[in-house]
Amino acid sequence: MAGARRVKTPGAAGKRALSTDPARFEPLDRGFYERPVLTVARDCIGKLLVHQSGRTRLVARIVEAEAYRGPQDRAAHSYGGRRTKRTEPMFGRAGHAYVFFIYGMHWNFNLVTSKIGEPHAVLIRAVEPVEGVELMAKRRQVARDRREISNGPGKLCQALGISGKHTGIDLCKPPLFLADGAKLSITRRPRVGIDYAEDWVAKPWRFYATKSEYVSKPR
DNA sequence: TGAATGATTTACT
DNA sequence: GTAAATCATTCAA
Repeated sequence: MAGARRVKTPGAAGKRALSTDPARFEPLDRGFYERPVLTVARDCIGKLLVHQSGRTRLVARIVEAEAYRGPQDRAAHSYGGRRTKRTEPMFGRAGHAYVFFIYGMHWNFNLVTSKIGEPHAVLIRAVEPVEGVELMAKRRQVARDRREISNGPGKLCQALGISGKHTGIDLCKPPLFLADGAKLSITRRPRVGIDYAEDWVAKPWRFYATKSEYVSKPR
């Protein structure tokens, strides 16, 4: 697994180290997020999303992401500079999470990018399970070898246990962060599910791993 | 206070 | 292919 650094586990912590694998993943630093949103969206593909809760660790490879560039972007929640309690994290510092609830039943997970005051974010739309598949399958109520476990923005949140309590948290440290991963072949296409956004619909701001079986299917 | 709606998923025809 | 599920957030009044 390229980039997932293996470091020596500190003595005392070694005993209660994460059960499945002693390898540790280092959070990407804030500089990764403090770049233009399209660049971050593209560079997310192949990175690892790590969620530690208690002594359980879930790891998944990001294979699909979309850029949302408010306030100009009609498809973005921050369109027109709309700054509310919900969208507040997007106006803050890069490297934090923006998690929102949609359609009465699903959570969606975003990375805040760019500069403070620029409400730009990257929606993570699909991941491939890397570690902790059993728990993900249990949460999703599907077999562990089915791509339906995480091939959609709402599905991956359910699988990884991401919800509203994570909105606004810092992604540059545990329990939730990105780590380096493999470099994958990337395809660029228009975004999904934003038909109302007029001429912004056609912008090719969706990036995905060309070969991945876990990329979501447009409606 | 109330009504409209959505960066989705699922089940059903 | 179409539609239902289901509710926080938002905006109008």
